[in-house]
Amino acid sequence: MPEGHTIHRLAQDYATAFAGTAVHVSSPQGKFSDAAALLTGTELTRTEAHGKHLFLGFGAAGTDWVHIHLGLFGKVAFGETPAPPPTDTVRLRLVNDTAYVDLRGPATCALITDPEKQAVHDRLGPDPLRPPGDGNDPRTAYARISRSRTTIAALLMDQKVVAGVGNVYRAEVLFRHGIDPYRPGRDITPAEWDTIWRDLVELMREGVRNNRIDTVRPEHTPEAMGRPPRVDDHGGEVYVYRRAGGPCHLCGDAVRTAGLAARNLFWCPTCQKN
DNA sequence: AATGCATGCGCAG
DNA sequence: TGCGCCTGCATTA
Repeated sequence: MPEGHTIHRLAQDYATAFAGTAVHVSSPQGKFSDAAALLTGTELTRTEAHGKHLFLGFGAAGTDWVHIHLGLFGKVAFGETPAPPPTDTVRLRLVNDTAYVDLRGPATCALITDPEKQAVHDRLGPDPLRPPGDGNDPRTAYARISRSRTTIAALLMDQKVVAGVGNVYRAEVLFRHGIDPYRPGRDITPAEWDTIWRDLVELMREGVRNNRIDTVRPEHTPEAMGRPPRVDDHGGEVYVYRRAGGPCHLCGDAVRTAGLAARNLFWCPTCQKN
């Protein structure tokens, strides 16, 4: 279930389980067999995430990278050895003495070089989860947003503008700041963008920590508001994402949904009028 | 058993 | 703007 927080968490988890160890690499499903044969027995040296892209660095030189993008359906499952027999959809399996990890259904799983990796970074915007400065500056995003007639909802999902935000964080961060998702980017003020960015940094860091998306402020939890506890479909606690027709947790009006660039947008028309 | 849907994205037109 | 692709799961029949 991949937005940027998932990928950064995976980078950590792959490193924790495998970094510094020689790894047996295989592709039971077959589509990555040639690369797996080249890599098997070498060391996983480092891992990195940028937006929704994950990079696994192999070999002492660290110049062979496995580039992974989960797409909509990709899943990763870790476990302890002995690894069970892989099912036939496992694209990539890593195994060392203590752990195994299976990758299924990725949109991308390819062996790439340093320059190819750099090209991926070059076409991605700043990532709230990457360290600030050094080419990761929210002002780069604002330069695009402030020039664009496209809606802020669409811009937030554009990985060239901001890397790592997906459909959940998009909906939730706009709700948290009362911003109408259809507002053109050029009408977003510098102060608003600053607030949105800093909120994304906080929310997504918490997402990495907890491995799920929670966006509801403490004062708005069901307990704080004297309401029965609730469980959102996707595992975290949110204001509007996938709650179409349900009551807004703040004003009680019906949460709305509409298609926007082939995705479902969710928002509260009353709380998000600005 | 068949269908629909999903936290994504690139491509054709 | 719509389509296809990767997979698994819940829902419908």
